[in-house]
Amino acid sequence: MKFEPIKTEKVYEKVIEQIKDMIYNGELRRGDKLPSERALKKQLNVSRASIREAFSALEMIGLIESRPGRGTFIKEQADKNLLEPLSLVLLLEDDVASELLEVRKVIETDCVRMAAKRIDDEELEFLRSVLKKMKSKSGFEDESIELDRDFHYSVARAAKNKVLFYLMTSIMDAMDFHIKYTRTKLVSKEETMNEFTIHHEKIFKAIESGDSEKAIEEMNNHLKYVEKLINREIEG
Amino acid sequence: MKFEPIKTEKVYEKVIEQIKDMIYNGELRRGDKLPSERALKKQLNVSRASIREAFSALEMIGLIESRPGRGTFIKEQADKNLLEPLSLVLLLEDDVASELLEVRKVIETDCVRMAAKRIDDEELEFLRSVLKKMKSKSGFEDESIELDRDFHYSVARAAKNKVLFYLMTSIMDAMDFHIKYTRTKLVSKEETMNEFTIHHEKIFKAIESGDSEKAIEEMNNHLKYVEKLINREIEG
DNA sequence: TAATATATGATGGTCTGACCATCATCTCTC
DNA sequence: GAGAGATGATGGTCAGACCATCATATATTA
Repeated sequence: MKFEPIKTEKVYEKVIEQIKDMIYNGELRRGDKLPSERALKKQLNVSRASIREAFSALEMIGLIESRPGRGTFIKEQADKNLLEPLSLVLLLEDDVASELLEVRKVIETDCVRMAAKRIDDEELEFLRSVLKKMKSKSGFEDESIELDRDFHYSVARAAKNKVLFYLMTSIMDAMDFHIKYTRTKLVSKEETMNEFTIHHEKIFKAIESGDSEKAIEEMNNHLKYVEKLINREIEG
Repeated sequence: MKFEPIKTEKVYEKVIEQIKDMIYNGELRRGDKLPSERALKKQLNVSRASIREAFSALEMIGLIESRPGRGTFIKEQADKNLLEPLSLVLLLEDDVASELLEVRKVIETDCVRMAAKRIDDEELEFLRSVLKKMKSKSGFEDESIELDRDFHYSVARAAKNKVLFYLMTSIMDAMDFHIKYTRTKLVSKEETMNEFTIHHEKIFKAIESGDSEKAIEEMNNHLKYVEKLINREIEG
């Protein structure tokens, strides 16, 4: 005998299901306005509370956005921290920092390989400008972190694969969350930043010349260096 | 002049923030019971509706689980479809199927490389049993899909990196969602399944002998084959 | 006494109705 | 015609109610 598990789907889950379907069918697109909560309440014959529970869940994952007085809309652009949920769940895992770094290594290796093949002039120019700023302004914590992030994100973007880009940014975010204190300490050292800048330049040169293998090598060097610093910081 | 954006954080977001902090501080762990909605309502001095909006969001991302009559708990095990949110947001993107496949290729390549180095006897035995079943039972749609999934998931698990495993399963889920009809068609052909089984065996042998390079090669062959099938199916 | 049946209370799930702040729009006034 | 003010729609929040489910305590029964 085989019993089917009885799933008592909650009302707000059914609401989500319907919205999901509408997106899947193309009835809802980026920037579209959803019916108002009160309108949906009538259409779906449920309470406004259930609608709002569905909306808050969808807002959390970055699919929709509610603007008071205006309405609720499908997000125009996916957030950077699209996978903040992932970071949260990772909080429950032990020993996740080292795993994150390992994943970042493999993902970013892929990014840089693809970027070397696919980057266009505009993105090259942007990377160049980031590098320039890095060289001139070493020292200020916040800005240094921003520039470092810019560099790596831009490389990921140049890989021309949105899914990979999402993953990459999410991993970075999750790492930041897990080692935030460590990271700040690291990047605030001028010596470290100088070393970073040298690495970044090497990576950039390899990408610029379309040399995937070289780019991978330089990226691996860089990330090994990062790993070493993090471990030294954590353990010592 | 630089203005700070005024963020009017909603109540339910503040609730989430507090729970997040408690997890970060280790006050909440796997399986722990959260205070009841009515208790939280008093403690945080907000309405039950706001608590429930927060909970539904956290439940959506797989962090908590509400059991009627019992209470609300931090999830014991992270769901497989941890990144269903990702799948949803990807629905808004165009041309995402090919990108997903590309990402799956790079992720799974990494998985198989690491698996070849880290797999233990138990997992080897499980993979063996999956292969055995595949050989004996080719034909039934649902079961074939299950076995295929089992194989790839097990390889990912053997890589001994939970984050990578989450990503891998999520990519697979997202792919399934985007090409579900195609997938069913593919796997239902006996010829395809036989080919798959041969590929899987080669991959398994490479992993078994700890040969990363060989494993990567065989996995790439397999995924190229999959890609070819999908494109043929999609394009006509 | 021990097993069973029942009642109680706590919990999540849902609904209703209300009030507020924000925003777009219409309308009135000058 | 331009600006000011009123109006209505919208999301944000709250309070209170009722239900089904479940664990526990209590009462009943063998």
